[in-house]
Amino acid sequence: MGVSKLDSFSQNQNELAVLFKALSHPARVAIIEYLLSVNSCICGDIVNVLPLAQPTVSQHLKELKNANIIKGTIEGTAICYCINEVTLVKFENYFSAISSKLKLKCC
Amino acid sequence: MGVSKLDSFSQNQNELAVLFKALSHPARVAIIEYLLSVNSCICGDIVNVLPLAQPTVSQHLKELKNANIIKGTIEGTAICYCINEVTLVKFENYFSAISSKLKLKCC
DNA sequence: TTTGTTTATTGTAATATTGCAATATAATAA
DNA sequence: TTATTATATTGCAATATTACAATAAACAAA
Repeated sequence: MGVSKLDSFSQNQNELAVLFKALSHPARVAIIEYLLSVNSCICGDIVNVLPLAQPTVSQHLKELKNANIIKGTIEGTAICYCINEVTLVKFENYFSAISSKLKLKCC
Repeated sequence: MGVSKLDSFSQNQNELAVLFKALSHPARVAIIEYLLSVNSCICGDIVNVLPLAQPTVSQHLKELKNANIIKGTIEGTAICYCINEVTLVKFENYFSAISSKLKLKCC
């Protein structure tokens, strides 16, 4: 009991859930917000921006990377982080498709 | 230790995280998909559509309602479920804003 | 009233997430 | 080589989530 029944759902449903889960913590929302606030990729200083210890930030970054929401490329000692536009387009398409469908409905 | 530091983040960041968390399980993605697939609100049969027991579905519906992603109105013995367009517009706006910002960036 | 139907709640077990100290790893600089 | 700097990993405690059996609640029909 209590075991996630992920197999019972379609691949698409699981993939969408994974994407949303990656954004389901305020620290990860804050990371996205920060990456957007600077007009380029950011090398290094993400730890200093968040009110969390370095290992915790590292863990949140890992989750965003695993979900392909951000990309990290090594730049010497630091790592340069960027938002992955490909994945963001997926989110945008998902919600604009929903919006289109909702306009056809009468509730 | 291990205690969520939600107070350390802005209200907006927390609200967004709550919205994403509500969609972070494939069962809840499936519920949205089903509500969209029928061309009106649905009264009752959501439990039969999902591969989960009735209390589990009830719990997932509650989470979607708490996040204002769906609305449920009582219709005699059954409950009539609908997607809350107001909240869906919030998602759409969030990602279209991100998309606009990304177009101005050079990575 | 009693019976059936639909949805919600409670209690509990299994598992996942969050946060961080301690430590490890990797690359550069001295 | 030995620091120094930046990021990752490990281990663990606290908490949250998931799933469902059992039960409750609310209502309609007989």
